[in-house]
Amino acid sequence: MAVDATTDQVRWAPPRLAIIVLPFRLGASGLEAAYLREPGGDRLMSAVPGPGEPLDDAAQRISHEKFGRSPQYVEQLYTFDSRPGAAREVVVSYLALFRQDALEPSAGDGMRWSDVTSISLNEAVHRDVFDYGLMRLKAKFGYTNIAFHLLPESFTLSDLQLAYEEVLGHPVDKRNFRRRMASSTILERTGEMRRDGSHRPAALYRFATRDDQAAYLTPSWAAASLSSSSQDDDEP
Amino acid sequence: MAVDATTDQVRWAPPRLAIIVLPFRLGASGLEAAYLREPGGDRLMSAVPGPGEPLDDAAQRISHEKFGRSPQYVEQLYTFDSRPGAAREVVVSYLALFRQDALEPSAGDGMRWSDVTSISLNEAVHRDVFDYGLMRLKAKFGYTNIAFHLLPESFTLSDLQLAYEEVLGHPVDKRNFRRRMASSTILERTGEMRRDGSHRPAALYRFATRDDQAAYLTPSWAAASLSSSSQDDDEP
DNA sequence: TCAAAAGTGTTCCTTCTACACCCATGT
DNA sequence: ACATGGGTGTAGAAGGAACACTTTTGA
Repeated sequence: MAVDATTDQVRWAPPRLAIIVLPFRLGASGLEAAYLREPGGDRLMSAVPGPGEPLDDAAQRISHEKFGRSPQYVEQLYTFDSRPGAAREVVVSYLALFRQDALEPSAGDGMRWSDVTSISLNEAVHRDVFDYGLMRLKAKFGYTNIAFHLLPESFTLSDLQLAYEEVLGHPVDKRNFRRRMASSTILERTGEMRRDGSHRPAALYRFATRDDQAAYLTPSWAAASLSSSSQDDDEP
Repeated sequence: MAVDATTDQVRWAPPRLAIIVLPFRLGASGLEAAYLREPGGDRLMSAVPGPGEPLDDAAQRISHEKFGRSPQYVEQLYTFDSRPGAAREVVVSYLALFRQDALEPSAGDGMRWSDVTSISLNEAVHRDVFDYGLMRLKAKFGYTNIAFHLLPESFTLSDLQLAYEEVLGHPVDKRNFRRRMASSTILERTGEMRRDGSHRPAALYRFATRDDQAAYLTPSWAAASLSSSSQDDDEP
């Protein structure tokens, strides 16, 4: 509930305002989130927005500060507040997606990337943000092109399929997946090939549109993943 | 201005915090929203949460105060903040659904219900909330059982179909609609009939579950409605 | 007997799913 | 020549869309 346990206690009767950012990437161990390993327990990254700084900008900024690189995609998740009784604290949470080629955090910050299945956060609000963000990410994989923001500029269809499998948490049929991608208009071939092993080279693709809203994909094949965690809304 | 919550000692000018609630009902003219007619222009209802009062409770409370009745359903929409430059104001917005049998607002409050197509709000944030809320409501009609919260305890299939048509903004095939409802498990017959004209009486139904999360319906037949207004996120 | 809404099936088409083999390459 | 991942088609099932007439009642 207290987002910033380390700083001042009830200083303001007026609300304290903080943002929490939940960063994801596709790393070696699949879908990974970044968190802060601290003496008191694991936490997500949080910040107090500057005066006059829009919340969305603050989410962008703190991501940049921690990782030296802006996320590919930032989206507001939900606004939590403190449990009744405590001094009010309002926490606006954000999802941030990074590409695989995102830099490692500087060690001094204590940020760690870990597989989403092996993160256990200490404070309730942080857990809520994590659970909800993960659910929402999975849901959006089912019906938007949000996957793009986790992949580098160009990639193979196998890369893309793997991204889906890692996020959705279940395997996807190769031929059906490729047909679906082909019949959507969101991919185009770069013309390049990638040779990276003792096997046939793979065609490289890029996304044909920068538009996040556009290009919805079909839902049902992702359904198995929606039965995960907490919260209300949207998502699907 | 780069400030990190974990090390932050700076005292910012405290943010102002408000909630805005966007109430919907199905009235005589179809889908209606309630707003406040004021000298300066039309506004949505808003409030400052009491100290220690959770945001969700505040949304519930203000609805009750204005309408003398709690909404059937309340959902957080999005959190906006003031445009850069101005003193910070954080606005957490909510959607509230009322049944047809919701009371009229007391006249003194200046609240009016109007068809959603004929409301034009004055302030930018209010317009944002309205546009986003309406889009989200439409989207959710496509894939959840949220419609239930706009209807009375028991209703006919024609009532329900009409609700869908009014919210989605397009007609729906009667036989397909009824088949879909029948094959879902969310409705059950009350056993009662309603006779209300010189025609065959209609069977009454109620919703079989109180669970909002459950019972997703099929998506594609609602698709035409998604091309409406503004904002990011979710919802389709 | 007429008007008005309730109720009911079928056909077509599109989309999803399941499934197995050949291809190009590096070692 | 073999191991490795890249790439391809088809048949059956399920679900969505379009469409028109009969039933029950009150006036």
